Amino acid sequence: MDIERSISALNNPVRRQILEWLKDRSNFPPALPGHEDLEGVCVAYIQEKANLSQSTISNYMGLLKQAGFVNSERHGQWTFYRRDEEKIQAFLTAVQGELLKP
Amino acid sequence: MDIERSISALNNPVRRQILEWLKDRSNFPPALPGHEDLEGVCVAYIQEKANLSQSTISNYMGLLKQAGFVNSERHGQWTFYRRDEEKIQAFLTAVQGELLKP
DNA sequence: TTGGAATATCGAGATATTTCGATTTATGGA
DNA sequence: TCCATAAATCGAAATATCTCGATATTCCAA
Repeated sequence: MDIERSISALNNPVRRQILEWLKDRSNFPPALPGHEDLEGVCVAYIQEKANLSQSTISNYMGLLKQAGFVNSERHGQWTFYRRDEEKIQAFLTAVQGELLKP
Repeated sequence: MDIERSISALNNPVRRQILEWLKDRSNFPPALPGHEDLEGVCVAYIQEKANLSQSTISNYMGLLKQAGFVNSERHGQWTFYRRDEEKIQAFLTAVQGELLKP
């Protein structure tokens, strides 16, 4: 739980927006054929919704992943990203612990 | 509650450290004579502890104040800063609301 | 009213972040 | 095998943040 890295990752409105979108798979187009069972979302879908370049979104997802907020799973040529609810919760607990008076 | 501004203010280890120090008045030298009743801490004390320049700390305290994490009270030539526990709590609630799945 | 002390503001150089397009690295299918 | 597609990485320009010293402001005390 690197709080420094996590706060940096959150310090950007688009990255926070992506985390919100990922709360609900239906914020994105339907799953690709043969990948209906996957909860994750591919980079191209996120890119389309965020309206930023492919390389920027790939970079953003890397930062969110390093921060622990998302996991990735590669299936063939696609990388599917999904939220890591446990790590998100752990981050919130850590920030509370740091910010709140004992 | 400007979450953008608050996260930016937290996106710096020294500013987070200052918020921690301010949890307990005894992290700093005793109150100046005639100001024993004040909970806050003057800029000079914070500067000494953080070991950064006066202007940097003044700037930092301004950012923390804009973010709502601290209040300031001017008494004569001194500005006393102290944590705003309610706003800190409000920020934590807001971040939770934004990060956590409903 | 003048001098000094505490803080705030200004301007600037160094460093970090944002974001892009171009390139590289997988992978799957014809 | 070769091509096309998805994603990652690279290099760079634009912008933002960090941090300082110098200066301005405010206030108290002599």
